Amino acid sequence: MNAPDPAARERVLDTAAALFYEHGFHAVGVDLIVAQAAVAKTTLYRHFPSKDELIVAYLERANLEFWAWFDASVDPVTPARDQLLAVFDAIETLATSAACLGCAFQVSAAEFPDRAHPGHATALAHKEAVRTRLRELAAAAGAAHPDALGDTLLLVMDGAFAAARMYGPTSPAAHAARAARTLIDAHLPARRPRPRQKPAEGT
Amino acid sequence: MNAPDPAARERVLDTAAALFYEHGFHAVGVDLIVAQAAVAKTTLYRHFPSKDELIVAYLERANLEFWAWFDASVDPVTPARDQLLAVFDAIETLATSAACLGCAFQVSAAEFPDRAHPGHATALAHKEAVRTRLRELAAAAGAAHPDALGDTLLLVMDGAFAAARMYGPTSPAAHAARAARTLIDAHLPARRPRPRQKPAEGT
DNA sequence: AGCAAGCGATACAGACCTGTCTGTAGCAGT
DNA sequence: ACTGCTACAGACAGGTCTGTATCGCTTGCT
Repeated sequence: MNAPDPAARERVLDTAAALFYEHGFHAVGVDLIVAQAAVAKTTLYRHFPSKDELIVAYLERANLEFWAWFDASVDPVTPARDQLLAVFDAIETLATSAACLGCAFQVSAAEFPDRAHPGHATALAHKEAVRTRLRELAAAAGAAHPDALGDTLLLVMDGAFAAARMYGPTSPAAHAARAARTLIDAHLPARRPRPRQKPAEGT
Repeated sequence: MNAPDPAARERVLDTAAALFYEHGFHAVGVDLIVAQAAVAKTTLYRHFPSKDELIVAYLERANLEFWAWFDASVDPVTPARDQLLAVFDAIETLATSAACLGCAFQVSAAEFPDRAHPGHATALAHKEAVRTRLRELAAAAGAAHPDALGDTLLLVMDGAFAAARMYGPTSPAAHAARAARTLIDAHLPARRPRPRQKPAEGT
């Protein structure tokens, strides 16, 4: 065996991901990770030079999984408005499921308030990407103020995930989809009568 | 001096509050607190039997301060709808201020995912009280589905605070007030014509 | 005056933390 | 067979964590 074993790396990352998500970053030590992954500590430190880099690797994989989930929840051939509605249906379903313990990136920002910390920076980059995607969908849907609508929807999304971690499966997140629909409708030109009508503005 | 010195207790609590809020709970040790409060460790442990109880004391004081801020942001003689709007104006102002590092109770839930942990339980009790208050205001405003409106507004509020910790002063939280207004208007009977009209429902 | 108690300072116990080091075993290529 | 790399196992270093114990010193009450 002359090359690094990808299975060992995956086992470490899988174990770390589950423990970090369930208990947080500070509460989980590398000793626990190596014990639960049935891996030597040297192996962990060969693949991940430090705990911080393991945290970043976990967040980056969570980011990829998020986008896979996001893309799977929308049908890209449907109108953008329907895609937005589908995303928030999926968010509500996820945030009210027993497996959901909130947003890993919110937890990272909570535990690493310093924005220079790699854990916070990685989380912020993810959130910024989500924000951009929502704004793009809002623009494609014809929102009068797409940036405002995108940001507003991001608030609802983060509120739903915060509620999930705070409350568990039965939480105010059960209203996320309808809240998003209300906000989307308010930002879009009236579908029936006038072809162009600004809702007012949205700072 | 035969009685406990309330000044020492306050100094500990003030210092702990600032450090917990800025750096999180796990990241701040009692040694740092006693050093910064210029207090002996024995004094800290006389007033607070454990770090967990100090955390709870901090959260309970933050809860009181939250309600003082909340009550100061609304004029109780104005209509309930105006009170809701005023609250979310205040939330937006707070969440986009440089001093705001997010919601201490969200941080507590993030760092103590176990809902049996006193830190999480205290945070959840606070959030539940806010939820109830918002629902009451929604009912007083005449919302067709006050619980739905109250929960929806809680999502916006928590989203704004999550954004504040993630982004800092310039964040999507800048849209919290208008988002709240849109949601409130959608849940309230039309102000002009019919005196009673259900918007549709709200799960 | 004397006593009880809070206070500061400091040392300490025992556990845990991250990260390193040592040593052994196994596989691949030469 | 020899070399080079990886993995496992476990001890270890140096620091930090919570919480306790032991000192005097000060202060208010009786």
